[in-house]
Amino acid sequence: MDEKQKLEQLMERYHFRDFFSFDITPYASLAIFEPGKLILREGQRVTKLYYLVEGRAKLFTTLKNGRVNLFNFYEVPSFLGDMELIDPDSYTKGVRAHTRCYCIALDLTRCGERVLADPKFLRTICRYLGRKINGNSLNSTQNQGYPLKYRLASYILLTSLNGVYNEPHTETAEYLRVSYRHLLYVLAQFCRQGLIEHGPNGYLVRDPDGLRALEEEMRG
Amino acid sequence: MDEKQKLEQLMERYHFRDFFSFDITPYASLAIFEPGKLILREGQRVTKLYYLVEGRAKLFTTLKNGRVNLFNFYEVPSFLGDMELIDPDSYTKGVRAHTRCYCIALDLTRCGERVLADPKFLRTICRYLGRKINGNSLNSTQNQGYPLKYRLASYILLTSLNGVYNEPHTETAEYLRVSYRHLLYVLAQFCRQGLIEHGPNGYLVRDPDGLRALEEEMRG
DNA sequence: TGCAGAATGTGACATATCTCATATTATTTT
DNA sequence: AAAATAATATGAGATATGTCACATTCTGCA
Repeated sequence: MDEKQKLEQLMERYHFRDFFSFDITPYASLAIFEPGKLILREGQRVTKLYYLVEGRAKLFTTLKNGRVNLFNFYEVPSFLGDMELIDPDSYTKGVRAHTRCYCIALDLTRCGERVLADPKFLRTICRYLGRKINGNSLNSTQNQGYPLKYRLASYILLTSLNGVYNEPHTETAEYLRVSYRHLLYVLAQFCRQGLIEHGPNGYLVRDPDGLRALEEEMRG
Repeated sequence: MDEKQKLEQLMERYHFRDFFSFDITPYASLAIFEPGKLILREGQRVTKLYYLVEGRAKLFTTLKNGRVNLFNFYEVPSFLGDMELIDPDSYTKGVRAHTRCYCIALDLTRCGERVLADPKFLRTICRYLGRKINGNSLNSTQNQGYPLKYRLASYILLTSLNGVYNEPHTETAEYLRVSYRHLLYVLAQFCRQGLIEHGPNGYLVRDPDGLRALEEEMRG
């Protein structure tokens, strides 16, 4: 299947054309990002609006000391660059592909003004942001307050690729709001329980069902 | 000063007319809510959009068992009922005045369709929601991870009226995501330290500067 | 090559927070 | 008024998490 067909398929699947009161087709293209590639560059003006339709991406900023501050994960479907579009003064956070990402891309240099004047599109964004607020508050509500054990199980499942968890501990510790020390304690505990195994290229996920059971205990 | 003048003054202060591409004046009125009064009724269709310009309000839902689930505080300026306007299917959360609240009210039965078709207004709401998302994530980022001591100090300052803190402990404990037991521990500790004093009608704020010092330690 | 700074690991101990048990008042319901 | 229910309180002991001190890689860079 060539790119044109793939784009068509994805626009269909997510009813992307229904977001606009005019034909968006001429402005839309397919963008593919391999794992680890930058989708949005930090602090830089955004010229494309992306709609993430396959894959998972990370939202982050970089601190002065070079440390990465992980904010959140984008799941499908999500707009990337929406904040910058509607609020050009805001600081652009970085977005990096975690798995391979497929995005429907809008060239804002050509249709930026038009979409910003389109009530149908603006209502779509409003609804999207509104639901994100509810989702966020639900999410942080649920995550917060549970012991690390449960949140880490969920995080390992979220971030592991091909059965291997290999995120930098400093980043994970910050994201999950626990001390580096405690993170290692719980990782060691998971190893002892046979949930994961400490290999040379990260931690091997030995018992995904066990991890899922922990995750369930938290969410349900 | 009569209501009309007050409304005029508040519209000026917050540049309320600039949110719209048409003259909103004929649809706007002033709404005043005394402390404890309901501003938005839970689960009920919203017929007015409020813009909170003075006072502080609580966003909540009520669980089946009657317990109140406090979600957040609205500070000025904030839209109330914006979610329901842009996403009519969403469940309406309750909003209750904490202090006396002044709101600019829009009668949606008369101008609902018109504002939803106004790109200028929709961009305003988008920007507002976008900033709220950033603010929320910043807020929950900051609050989370700090020991209760600091968060409670901040919460007491936020909710105390006339130097008296008198929120129900169950509600506070849930909102701050700690056990009831631990909340009482820390309150007792505050009493011992002379920060607050346990009177018959709630806790008297004895040393607001001491509480502020704790709050500062967390935020900055 | 070698050094400086990260990232990784581990131990000992302190603190924050939770769970459970149990009493005592308020408040609501019958 | 009695009974049921929720809110307030307090203690004891368990668990989760943090702080500090330190050793060991790894990695970019002079």
